[in-house]
Amino acid sequence: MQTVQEIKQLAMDQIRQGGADAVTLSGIVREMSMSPAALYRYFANRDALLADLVFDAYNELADWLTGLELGAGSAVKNLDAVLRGTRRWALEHPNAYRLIFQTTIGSGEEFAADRLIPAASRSMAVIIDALAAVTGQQEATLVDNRQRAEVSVSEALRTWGDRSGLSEFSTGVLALALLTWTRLHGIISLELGGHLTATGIGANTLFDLEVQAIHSQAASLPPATKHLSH
Amino acid sequence: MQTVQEIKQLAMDQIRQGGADAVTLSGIVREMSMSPAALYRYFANRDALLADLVFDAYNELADWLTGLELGAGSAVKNLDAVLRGTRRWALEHPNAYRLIFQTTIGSGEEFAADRLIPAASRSMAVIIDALAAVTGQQEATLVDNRQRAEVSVSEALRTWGDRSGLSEFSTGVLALALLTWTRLHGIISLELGGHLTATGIGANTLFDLEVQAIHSQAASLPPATKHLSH
DNA sequence: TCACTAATGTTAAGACCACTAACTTAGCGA
DNA sequence: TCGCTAAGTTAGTGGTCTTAACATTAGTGA
Repeated sequence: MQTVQEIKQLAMDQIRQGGADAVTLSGIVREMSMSPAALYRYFANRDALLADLVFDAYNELADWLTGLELGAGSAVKNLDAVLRGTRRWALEHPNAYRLIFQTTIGSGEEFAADRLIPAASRSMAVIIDALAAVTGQQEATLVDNRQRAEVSVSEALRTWGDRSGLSEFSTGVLALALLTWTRLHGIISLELGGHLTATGIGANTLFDLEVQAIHSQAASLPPATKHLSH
Repeated sequence: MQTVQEIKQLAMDQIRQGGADAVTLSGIVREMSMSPAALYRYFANRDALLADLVFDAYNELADWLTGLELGAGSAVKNLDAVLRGTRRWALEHPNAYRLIFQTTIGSGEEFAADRLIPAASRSMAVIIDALAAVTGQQEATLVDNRQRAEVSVSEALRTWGDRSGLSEFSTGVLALALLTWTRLHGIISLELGGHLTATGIGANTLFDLEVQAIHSQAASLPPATKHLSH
């Protein structure tokens, strides 16, 4: 079990330096003074090792988000911290981020369902909590538009929410949480790929704009009835 | 030159089937009944070939967007067509999309500036046009919030706009265009990675929600003064 | 016509890489 | 002591990119 940890540790080092492509079993065993074949006692093949690393990385993100120091400031500040924290983690661990969100490594049917989805839900829960705490702090200018959409998607959201232990949140919060999640990753992934440099406007300021839009949309939601604790 | 085309053609076939990782020079020359070394007459190495393919793929997306049949319907319908068209292209060419937006292949300093940025600008221009045509169709509920942000970022946007031949657009339109771009890719990249399946709510409906939010934000912008042609 | 050149190949080889089969070795429980 | 299992080994197969040196061909200027 300790050997497994050492293998993963070395593989993660390779990822940090050169991304998933840079992971080579030869390099790992060279570092461990082991014969190449020995590695197959611990992982079925290279892909299995990478899948494990995807799982670990996903959980590290979730841990980081869960461990954010919240509660001290206002709900608005907390939401800000969560949004910016997600981006910060990605910028500090670009190759780990790419491993999770820009590869198809862990996409195997049952692997994803059993291991990846829980990790994803943990991250999402942090965002949902932060969003719900901000709702209803401003008159609901956007509600009209959104409610029209909710009619068609409310069932799906309700199903997802109930199945994920999120029954206490309105479909409006759930919908905005999903959009927040995709918007975050939109900026982050383009930023990491260098696709925003052409615009001259830095990713920083663009991110500020998006954060502001999310705040504004959250504030215009009807107030959350429960779970306003933090 | 025709040989170059054949090489790229075969490489693109490999990408379509298995992504960038599946591109192997051996496989290409095998298909062409050539010796492996001959390939280096046409490309410096494997990365140079891939960089060329990134460039081609990016331009194909731009061509596709530019070639969309617009103008027949209303401005709102046109914006819809552009947004949904982007996603459709990605879903129909998932591996080409990943090649562009989820690899760091063409990130070489001068290569990106000289070849990739023009292609990116072409795609972006389509979106900006469609957005500008929709502005001012509703009272400006969101302007207050955005204008506060514009103060801090307006210079950057102005610089970018002027340098890219987009002087006629307001910074509001430019900002929303950038956010639209990142939001599109946020949903698309998570969808392609299978990261939205956990939510139960389909990517389709989530995309609808985002499109609606973009429409709504565009409508609340001050009317565009020029370039209202289509 | 003839030598020179450029384009376009080739063969051969080096240095990696993932992975497999077969064998060894050490420890441990019955 | 016997047999089982965990954790290694060596040796080898077949795949990969890439380079160096050599071969062929077509065209071109003198």
